[in-house]
Amino acid sequence: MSVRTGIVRMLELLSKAYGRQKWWPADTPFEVCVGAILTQNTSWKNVEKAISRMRKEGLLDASAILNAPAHVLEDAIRPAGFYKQKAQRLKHFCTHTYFNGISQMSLQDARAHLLSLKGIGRETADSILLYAFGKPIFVVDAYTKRIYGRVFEGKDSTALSYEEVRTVFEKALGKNTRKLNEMHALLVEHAKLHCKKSFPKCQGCPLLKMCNFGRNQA
DNA sequence: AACCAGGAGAGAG
DNA sequence: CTCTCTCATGGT
Repeated sequence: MSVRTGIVRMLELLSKAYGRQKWWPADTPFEVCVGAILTQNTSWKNVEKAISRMRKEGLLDASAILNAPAHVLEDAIRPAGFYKQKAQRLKHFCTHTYFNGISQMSLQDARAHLLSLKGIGRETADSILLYAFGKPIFVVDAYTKRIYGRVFEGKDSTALSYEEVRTVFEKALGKNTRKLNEMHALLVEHAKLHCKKSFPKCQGCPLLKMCNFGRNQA
C-alpha cells in the first residue's frame, strides 16, 4: 500500500472511529489566530485558560490587545507559558497583519505574508490559513509527524521535513478544505487517545491493522 | 519529580 | 540545511 493510499485509508478509519470533529475550537477567525500563537509548544488545555482570561479582560480584540499595557496582556496569557514572547507576538500580529486582506489573497501570497511575521512559523501560519480562513492547506504538527512515522515507517517520528509531510498529505487528500481540516483534527484526537509519545495505547487502535509501529509493540 | 505540551527564532557548524 | 539553545507555565 502506497503512502498516498494509506493516508486516504487513515482518514476513513479515524473518521469512523472518532466521528466528525468540530474544529478549530474558537468563536471567530481572530480567536483562531490568537489560539494558534498561544498553543505554540503548549497544551491546548492551558491555552483555553489563557483565552478565557483574555475574554474576561476584554482582550480578544486586536485594538484591545494593542492598547493594553504589556504586563496586563502578559498576566492574562500567563497560563499558556512563554508569556513574554507570546504577548509580543500577539501585539506584533495585531500591528502588522493585513488581516482583512488575507481572505482575498491567493493561498501562496497569504502564506508568504503570514510567514514574514515574527512569531508566525509554518504550523501557526497554516493553522490560521486553514482554520481561520478556510484555505486548502494541511497543518503539520508534532502529532502528525509522530503518527506518520509510526504508521508508515515504524519509527517514533519521521525524518521528512515539514513541507514534505505537508505535500504528501495534500497530494493524498487534494486541495479539499474539509478533508484537510478533518484529517488534522482527527490526528490530534488520535494522538491523545492512542498515540501518545510515551504511552501508545495500541489496544483498540483504529489504525492497528495498517500501522507498522503496532507490529513492533505487541 | 522528571517529562511533556497542537513552535519559532537566533546562532553555530 | 541541520543541530542546539531559549523561552515558561501547568498537567501527569
